[in-house]
Parts: sequence; structure tokens; C-alpha cells
Amino acid sequence: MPWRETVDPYRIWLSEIILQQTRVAQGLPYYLSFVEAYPTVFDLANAQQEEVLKLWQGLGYYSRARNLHETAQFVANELQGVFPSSYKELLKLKGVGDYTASAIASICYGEVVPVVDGNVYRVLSRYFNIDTPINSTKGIKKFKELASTLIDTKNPANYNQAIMEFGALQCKPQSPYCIICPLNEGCEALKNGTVTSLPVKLKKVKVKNRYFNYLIFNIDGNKTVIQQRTGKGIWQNLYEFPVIESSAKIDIDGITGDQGFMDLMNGMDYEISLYQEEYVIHKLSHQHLYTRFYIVEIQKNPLISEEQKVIHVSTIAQYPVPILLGKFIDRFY
DNA sequence: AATACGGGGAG
DNA sequence: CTCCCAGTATT
Repeated sequence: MPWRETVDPYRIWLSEIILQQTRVAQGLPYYLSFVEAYPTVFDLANAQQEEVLKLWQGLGYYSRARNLHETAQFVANELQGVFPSSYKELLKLKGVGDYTASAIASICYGEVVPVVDGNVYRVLSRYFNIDTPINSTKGIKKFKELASTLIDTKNPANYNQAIMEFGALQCKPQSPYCIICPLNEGCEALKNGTVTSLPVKLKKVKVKNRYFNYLIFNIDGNKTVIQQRTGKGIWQNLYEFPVIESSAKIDIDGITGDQGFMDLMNGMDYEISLYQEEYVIHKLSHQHLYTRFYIVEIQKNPLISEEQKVIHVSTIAQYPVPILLGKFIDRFY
């Protein structure tokens, strides 16, 4: 991995943010494009947030990108481009939690602080046969303390990366091949037959259904309308087409009768058609989005609100959008 | 202590 | 389908 070839705090920080809740295979190309686009923390700090979000597009958990940018500006402008040099100080950076602060401090500065990520939880819960839920307050404290007693004080960087890689490759979630495991003699879970039931995690989230009806305006054949998502919720600061969210499935009548739609049309002539009968079901970890697209043909600009804008379709690719819309745009334009 | 926050890959 | 990923911030 390229981030194993450096101890530059900027690059280690960048890689760790990208890899939060993200598989190495998925994050690697993003890391490479970020390093190329922003070789230093100053380059990242000087970028527009929209450009950063565009590079982040498709990686998910977009607050990471917003915090990444904000922290880059903080380090560049307030700290003269020099990252904090201890676990305690790193922890104060936005987007840097216990895991990331430990990773940077150990890898870059040799500080003796253990990382406890999903891999470490799995390895430790199995080796010591601990069934305390890893996402409970007690579990988080217990595993961090246990990890502190195990870390190699002579080479914390190597130890931390080694135990994570051991968890990813050998002590993996499903079907770990315990028969060839170098640690099988001391593994308490193997001894007790609890390997497959560990680690224990508290209840999973319940999924909510939402219905998104996107309006794809076709103005003069070469323009459309987009808007930036603001406020709370998913996809903050990303762009999207005007959308009518409904509490259940609706069709053309539901769209044309919608107040927001009528405000937008402002009495002008239009032709509306359903792009595709079948709903595109976009699954997030905590929401299932049932989406449909309506094509709205008009000859002049609709009455757009403050946060909406009319753009030429040729420029649509420069806007950061959720992957759901990125796929639609690729098909449609 | 719970919940929100993405998208994808593996089985 | 389910699980979970080199987690963090907010409520």
C-alpha cells in the first residue's frame, strides 16, 4: 500500500480518513487521486469544497470530505502546515477520532498508542474470547485498555499495522482458516468454539423507506436544473436534481399536483413523462431509497428558488452528486 | 447510550 | 438477502 511507504503526516492522515469504514480496495484509487490533485496540505486547503467533494464522489460518508477540507485549512492556516505531533492534539482535529489519532501518532511519530479498529476488535475478542459488545461503552473502554497492554512499545507503528492486517487477512469475519493460524494455540475462542460468534455487536439499525421523485428538466434541449442539498441528512452539500419526496409511491398526478412543482412551473407550458416505470432502489446502510425520474420538457427557464440553478447539461459532470445520480447522469446524458 | 451517515464487496 | 468495512459526530 502506498501509505506504507511514507511517514508524512499529511499522507497518513489522508489515507486514514479515506479508509474509515472503507475497504482498502475501494479507498486506494481515491487516495491516489487525492495525492495527485493535492500533493500537500496547502494544496488541499486552497481547493474549493465543491472540487474536494467531486473527488470524493462515490466514496460515501461525505462528512469525511467536508471535515478533511476544513482540517486541511486549519492545519495550513493556523498551524503553518505542520500537523499536531501527539495523539492528544491530533484528537482535536475535526474528523479525527480515537482510531485515526492513534494511527497517525504511532505511524508518524512512534507514539505508543494502540489502534482499535474493526480488525482489532475481532482479533482481540476472539483471541481472549471476550463477548462484551464492541460498540458498547464498556466494550470500547475494555478493548482499548487491553490493546494498550499488548502494543509493542519498541515499534508501535509496525505492531498497529500488523494486527490490523492480521485481522483483515487471517482472522477475517467469515470463515477464518483457524487450522493454519499462527495464533491458534493460544486462541481462547477457538478453544471454546466461539470464533464465529465473535465479536459481539449490539443491534443493527432499522432501515427506513423513502421515495425520491427527481425532476429532470430539459430546457431548450440543452439546459437543466440542479440544486445543492443543505441542512441535515444525507448527501450534505452534494448536488441533485429538484426532488419531490413523498411518503409513498406516487405517479404523474402526484408530481403535477405537488406545490413545489407548481411553484417551479409558475403556470408555464410543460410536458412531463416518466423516464422509467421501475423504481431504482438505492440502498444506504440506514435508508432504502425508492427513486424515479421524470423528464420535464419546457421552452424557457422555470421559476427557480435561491438554491437552485439552471446549468448547461454539458457542465453537469463537474458537480459532485450522490452515486445514485451519477449513474443516472451517465446513462441519460 | 443511540443514532445518523454511503457505497460496495463477499458469501 | 446479511454482514461489515483501517469510525466519527451529533443527539
